Amino acid sequence: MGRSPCCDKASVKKGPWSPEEDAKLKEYIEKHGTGGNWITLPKKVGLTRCGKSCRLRWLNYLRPNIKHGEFTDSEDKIICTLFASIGSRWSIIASKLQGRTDNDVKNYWNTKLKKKIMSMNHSVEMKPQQVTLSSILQNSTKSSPSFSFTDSSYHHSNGSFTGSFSYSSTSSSLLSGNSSTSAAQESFIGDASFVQQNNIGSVNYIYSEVEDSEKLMFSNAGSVNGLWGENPLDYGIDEIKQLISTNTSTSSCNNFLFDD
DNA sequence: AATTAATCCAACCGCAATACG
DNA sequence: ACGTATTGCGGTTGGATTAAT
Repeated sequence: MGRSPCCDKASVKKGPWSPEEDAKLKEYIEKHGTGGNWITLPKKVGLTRCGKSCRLRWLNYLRPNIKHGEFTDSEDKIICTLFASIGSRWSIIASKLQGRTDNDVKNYWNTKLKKKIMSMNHSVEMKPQQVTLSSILQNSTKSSPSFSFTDSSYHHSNGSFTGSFSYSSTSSSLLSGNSSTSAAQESFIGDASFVQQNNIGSVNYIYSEVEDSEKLMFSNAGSVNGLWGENPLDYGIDEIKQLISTNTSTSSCNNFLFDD
């Protein structure tokens, strides 16, 4: 038995939002809030949209403090760092970037950042075993950012892990060469909590569990056979994560991801 | 100037998790 | 405890725009 659809698709408007629809939705939510129910919201607002569509429009475009436009070098670094450690959890990654939405981050990664990293890495002409995110980032800047992990450990059974890492850089940058300073300290604590403090902002969040893909991340010390295909941009998510994390220590799970 | 290819990004879709009766 | 409704998320699609030929 399948699920009942969230709305009557035949009578629901689809496609791009008009300025009038935007204004209606924005005005209503600012006045009354969502009422805790997106499904019934369109009717109240007077829109023929699906509730999910309204929610997405609000979250990705209409809500206050949404930031559009170019990503900064600091944001690039945070995305790379988090992608390497938690994979494509765009909502978590976006939560670390003020004003960015998961959709934004996802699009940016898929269309630009991934390619930049891969092409950067390709131009480095290093042996696969020598490639780390650190080296990629270092290669992109004159004054190298430094990354380090300390006291990391990982426990399989209950999904918890502990550890911390810090990074800092002066000048920068991953892509543009614009000057900036960034520093951050992050720590993994107790029951898979991940707390960050940095000079961009402070965000706390909790991982509920760690999945298999991340287990590979923490323990990966395996072969990189097949990683370097004919097309430098033709990688899957796993390959990219592996690429970023390649050179993980083979002796223990400490110091994973970043070299000293 | 016209056509084609590549890129970007808003929006949709379906699934899993969560809330609720 | 169970079934249904709703929410949140990540993957994918498709139209608009830009670049190349």
